[in-house]
Amino acid sequence: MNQTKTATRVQKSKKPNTLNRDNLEADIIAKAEQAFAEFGYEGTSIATIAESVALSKQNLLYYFPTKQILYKRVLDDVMQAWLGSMTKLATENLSPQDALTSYIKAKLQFSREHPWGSRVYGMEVITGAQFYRNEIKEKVIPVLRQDILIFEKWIAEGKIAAIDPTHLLFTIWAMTQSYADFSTQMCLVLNRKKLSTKDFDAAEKLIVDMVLATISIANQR
Amino acid sequence: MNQTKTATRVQKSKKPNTLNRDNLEADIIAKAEQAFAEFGYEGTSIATIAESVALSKQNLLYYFPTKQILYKRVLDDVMQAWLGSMTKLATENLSPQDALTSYIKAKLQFSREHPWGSRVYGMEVITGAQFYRNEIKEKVIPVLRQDILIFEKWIAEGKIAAIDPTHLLFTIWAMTQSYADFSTQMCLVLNRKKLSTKDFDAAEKLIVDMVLATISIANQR
DNA sequence: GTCTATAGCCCGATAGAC
DNA sequence: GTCTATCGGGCTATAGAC
Repeated sequence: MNQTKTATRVQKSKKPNTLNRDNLEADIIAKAEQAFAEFGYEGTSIATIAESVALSKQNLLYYFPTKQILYKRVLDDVMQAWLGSMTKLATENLSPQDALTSYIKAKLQFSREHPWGSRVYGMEVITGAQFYRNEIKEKVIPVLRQDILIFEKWIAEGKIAAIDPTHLLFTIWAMTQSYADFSTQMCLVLNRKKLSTKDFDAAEKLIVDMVLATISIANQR
Repeated sequence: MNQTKTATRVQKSKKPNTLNRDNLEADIIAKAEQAFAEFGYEGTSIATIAESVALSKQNLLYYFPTKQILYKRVLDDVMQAWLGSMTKLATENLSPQDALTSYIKAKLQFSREHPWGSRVYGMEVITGAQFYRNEIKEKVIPVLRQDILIFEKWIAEGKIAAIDPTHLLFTIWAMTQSYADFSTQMCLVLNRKKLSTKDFDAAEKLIVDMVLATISIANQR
């Protein structure tokens, strides 16, 4: 008890430790992520971000020396979280059906749990990836190409229909991504403020159905 | 001959006429559309747009009194072009298969022919439709709701499988829209500068295949 | 690490002559 | 309709005291 109190006092006098700084940086990044998603890069001022974490803008610039560096960190974190959440299509000995089902689940769950980050990434791509192009080239594209190779392997093995593997991946990406990027429009159609668990469940069921129906050999034209 | 020359001289001295002004405004809107798509609303300065149509920024403000008014006109034109290009799902006595095929074709063609406009609209939605929300509510949402009703009618008549009509529309929108919004990423995967006719043909074939396989009653889970 | 102060720039928009 | 000139404000970033 006393020890705890002392420890607290010591921590207090010793100024913020590493953990506190990490937490603060994580907080800044989270708030920046939301701001960039809502107003775009140029539409967001570092003063606004600083205010949302109760810092002065000069103080924010102590932690992130420039706005671009902060923006890059936001995108880095989004990409890392995305790469971490996506299971490889081919890691285990799953059937194409099971592998694709869990792939779609994971990607859709990411849209649900990281809507701001998904949108920041989406806006970066829409505007031509002028800032983050190299990182996308080096870290995202190879993963997508790998996934396409899996599709081709499955086709060669006769496990799925001979659909266009590249565009199949594009459509899966598009459908799952849109549940973050276009949720505003979806909410207007559905007349609700936020997409619910039920909406995501319905989306998952349909997207899985669509993809499985597409790769089903019986359905080939 | 002489008459033509005279007419030309007269036009020159009489200063720009209505037609010229219309053409100039259309030019401004086209350049603004591209700029907003590439840099976002806040990332685009009216000086940049003015320069691209060889006007001073003060002169541009003579034609469009504020930046917001110009932005709205860009979105108005995009929406009008989109509404004009989309055939109603139920206008003629088409089968669900034929109606959906031409629907997908039209939407995809719009992504191809109006990539900048599609992206401006996409960014507006991603950022929460903070500016254009009312117009989307009044002009886009009713159309989407109508389309969903058609799906429901087809289901009730047993013409298509009992899939979730709302989310089917969302996925069609997502897939077709992404060929404008995410073309940068697609080009990086495909290792080319621009999506080609072949790419759009492959996309169209796959998306049509996916949707037709999905609504096929034989495939129902 | 946090503060005050400010440099230096770009922006949207306006005023008024021609 | 087009020009010059400019206002007023917001922005990123830096300098330097504490």
